[in-house]
Amino acid sequence: MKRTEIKDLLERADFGSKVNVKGWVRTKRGSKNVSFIALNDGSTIKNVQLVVEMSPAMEPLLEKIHTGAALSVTGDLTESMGSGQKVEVHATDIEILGVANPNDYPLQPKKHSLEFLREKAHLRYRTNTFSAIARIRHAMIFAIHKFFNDRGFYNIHSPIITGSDAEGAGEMFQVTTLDLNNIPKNEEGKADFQTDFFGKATNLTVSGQLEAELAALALSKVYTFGPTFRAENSNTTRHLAEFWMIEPEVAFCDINDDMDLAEDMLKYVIRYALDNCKDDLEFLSKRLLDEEKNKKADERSMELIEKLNFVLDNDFERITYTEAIQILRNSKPNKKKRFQFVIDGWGADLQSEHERYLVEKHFKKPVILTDYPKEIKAFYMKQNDDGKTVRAMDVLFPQIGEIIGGSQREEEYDKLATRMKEMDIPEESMWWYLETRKFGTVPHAGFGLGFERLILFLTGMGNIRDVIPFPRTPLNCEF
RNA sequence: UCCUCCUUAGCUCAGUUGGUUAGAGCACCUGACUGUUAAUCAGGGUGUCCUAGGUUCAAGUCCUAGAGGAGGAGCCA
Repeated sequence: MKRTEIKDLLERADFGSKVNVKGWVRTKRGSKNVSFIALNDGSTIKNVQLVVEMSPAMEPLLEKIHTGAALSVTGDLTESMGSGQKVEVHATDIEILGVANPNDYPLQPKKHSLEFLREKAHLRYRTNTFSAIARIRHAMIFAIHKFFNDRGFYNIHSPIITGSDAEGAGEMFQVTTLDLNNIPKNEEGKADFQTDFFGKATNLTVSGQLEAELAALALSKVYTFGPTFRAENSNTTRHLAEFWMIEPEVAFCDINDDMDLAEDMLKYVIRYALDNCKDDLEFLSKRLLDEEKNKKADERSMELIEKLNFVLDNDFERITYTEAIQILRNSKPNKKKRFQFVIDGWGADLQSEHERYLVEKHFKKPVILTDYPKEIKAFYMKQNDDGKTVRAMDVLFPQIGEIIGGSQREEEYDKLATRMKEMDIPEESMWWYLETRKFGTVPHAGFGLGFERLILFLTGMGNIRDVIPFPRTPLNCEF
């Protein structure tokens, strides 16, 4: 008999029909005459209730059914007599596809800590929290592609292995087929990459931006959505060594268009989540309330769905770095020296505490900071006429901090080449990038969105390791 | 990489100023119950108190080192 997915089954009202459901047992409970099994198949966060009347045939089966077991159940779709659900399935035939020995199966019908589940990442999909996150994550992947496709963008597969070591976005993972126990050396006594697979030193990409720029300067509107690797020894709730990044790049576009695009995209995908992931968001909202119930009222975060609507209903605040410094310099925590790093002059990079003050205390909504000092930003950013600042734009979100980093790009050959020299970027390995400024250069802009940071915000989770299935962080590459 | 905190039963956690045989809930097993909603009720046994040293008459508790984990900072998305 053809399987009905639980998501569809719960919408049906053709009571009396024979149905088949397959899934994994969440809980089993019961009395002498009747047992109830909550079955989940991942199609929705909701379970279907199986009702099993005790009989000589059923009894030995029920003894083998515990939390975690996989079942195929055929029975009658029935209007539920209980109060927790509208429909249920009265089982007439149960096949145990896979048992789960309760002495060994680590998941119980109770609350587990996120840390415990992180160590059971192969099984944590079977929990409400992680299945909800997985479904929302999928919806966001789809929504991002839809957003760009609907606006005429082309998706670009930027390379994962790169021969350029000048992307300037952090420490890189080396890619090599050399025998690490017997590394061939050149005359200088260093590793001889000429004998390596590509004949040169190669790494995993830290950004698809430079390649996206090449594509944008022909296709006008492109975006990448791929894995990104940073070998930084970062141990925080918002950094991963392997994460996914969305990087749109648009020709004939300045920093203001870039900010509009970033704000439109974020609002579009948040709206998409509210429209398509209601059950999962409601569950995660309750989870968050429960997790924070012991916190003081002023330390609790805004209710999840309210927070998402709040972002939709408000324009992001757009201010320059210089204006931000003014605000921070005059702020209470700065005057009372409550910041760990007191703001006293122009030019210093903003610390997390400053960004959080601007977003969470001063403006109380997402903030886009622009026009940073050129010294603290990357070489490729468009230089302003003041000679001091560049057209960078960072989108800051509450709790998450920087969710997007972007800029208008320097399209003038001379200015770009000069800046590269100043910052010791080797021109010879970047000749292809510079050539785009030699031949038909145009103003263009783009940004990078950290996908997992978006999912953190949408799900209300606190640790980025819980919004990617198999997190890679320093000293952790299990699974 | 730096700072702070944590590690006790399969899971979540309690364990007093160092003092007898280390506890609870859940899970599991047995029994009760005519429909439950993380069912309920009664009973059952479960420990390398992270590891290695040390102090002490006595260490889960104090000290040192190490391992693992978490939070914050930096780097950034």
